[in-house]
Amino acid sequence: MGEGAESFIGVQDLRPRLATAIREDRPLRIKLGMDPSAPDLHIGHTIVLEKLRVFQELGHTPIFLVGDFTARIGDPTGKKKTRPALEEDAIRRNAQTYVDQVSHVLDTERAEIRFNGEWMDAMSPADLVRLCSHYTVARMLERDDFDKRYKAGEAIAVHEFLYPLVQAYDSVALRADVELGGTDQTFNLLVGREIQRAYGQLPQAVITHPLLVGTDGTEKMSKSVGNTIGIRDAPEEIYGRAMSISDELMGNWVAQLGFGGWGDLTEAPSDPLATKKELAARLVARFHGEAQAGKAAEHFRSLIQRKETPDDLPEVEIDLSGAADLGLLDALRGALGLSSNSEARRLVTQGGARLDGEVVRDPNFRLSPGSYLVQAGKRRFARLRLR
RNA sequence: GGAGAGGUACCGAAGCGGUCAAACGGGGCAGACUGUAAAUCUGCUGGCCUAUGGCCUACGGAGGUUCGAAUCCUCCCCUCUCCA
Repeated sequence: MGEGAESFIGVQDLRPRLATAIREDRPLRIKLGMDPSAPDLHIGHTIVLEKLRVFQELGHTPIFLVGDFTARIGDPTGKKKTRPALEEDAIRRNAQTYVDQVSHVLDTERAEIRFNGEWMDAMSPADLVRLCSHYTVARMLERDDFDKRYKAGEAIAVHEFLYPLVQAYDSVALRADVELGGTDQTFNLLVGREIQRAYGQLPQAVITHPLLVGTDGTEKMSKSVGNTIGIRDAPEEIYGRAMSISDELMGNWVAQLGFGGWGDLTEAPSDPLATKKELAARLVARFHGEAQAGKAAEHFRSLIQRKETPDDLPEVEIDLSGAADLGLLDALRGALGLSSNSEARRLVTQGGARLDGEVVRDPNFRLSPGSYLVQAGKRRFARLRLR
């Protein structure tokens, strides 16, 4: 159960629980919470989701908790400043896509999907005050990011202290036996143990997993940094982005995403390219199936390695409406959706624009009616028809 | 309530009367190299144009001083810190 985990706290609490569970013929309740703060799940999220699935396969009850209420607070974890709270309808939209996406990893039919708004929206101010009374400011400041901000004289809004408490209370409301999360959540998960105790429950065991480093190889995978591979990304996209990671990062990904089950990949350091391809293919297969993995690999081989033109080009048709020809810049914009003529001009003058495979460096070049293969850089293609 | 600091391009951050479409870094785009690696190197990075130049928009908002303001003055809005 602790496989691939950074730490496993409270194992000792788990034993009596398992005993009780067996006696009462009751599965353990495994909680995994996520804030719907970004609309897309990425492969970094799937590490804990996979772990949740492991518990599911062992017959326990996975609980996927959507933090619709906590998202409105904004998780201060790791932040240097107060995080803006999200709009309610954005949260609702994100929540829905989460559930859809989670179903790719988890058998959602056999899982509990809950929203913490269920109990938090109903909580009275008096009850909230009671909840707050179970934890102290000094202990709050034990948390590293709070501590740093406090010592640096930076602002900490009062409501930010509520975040760990609400998350902790979720464990009470759900009667969680185990909570999963990233290592960045360690503090919050531990508060959960304290609060459960305060409400007369056995404290949950806590299993944390290291955070996945993003495609840039330095920062943790995060939508706002733009170093993610989304589980809903197209197969070619997943494959391509996986191929672009550094060799150093590759080993790390194999270990974390493969849960130790991809040991065969770590044994071939002599051929990093082949290893990386296999990693990329397995990732695609995980979210889109084997067939798609094969297609993505072939796509990569032909388009990127052999620099061939893809066959499934977007087709754009422009009606000249009587004019004799069309300027190259307008053609690039129309065919590839560049945002301005200046951008198109830059592309052309820097030798990044091609017509039918030939570099065109004259921004004043004009196209007469016909069909053209328009290319910008190495990867953006379109078939343009001028009438 | 009092005192202070600050709001500059996608982000961070310089500039503090003209030479500022605004240094520098990051990001992004393009090129070289390559295993589409990574790292590195080079160029570009507000918009429009009949273009080695011109015009428009832009330094929180609104006015004002000035031949000329991101830079000075007034008022307003917002953020942060300290004191009460």
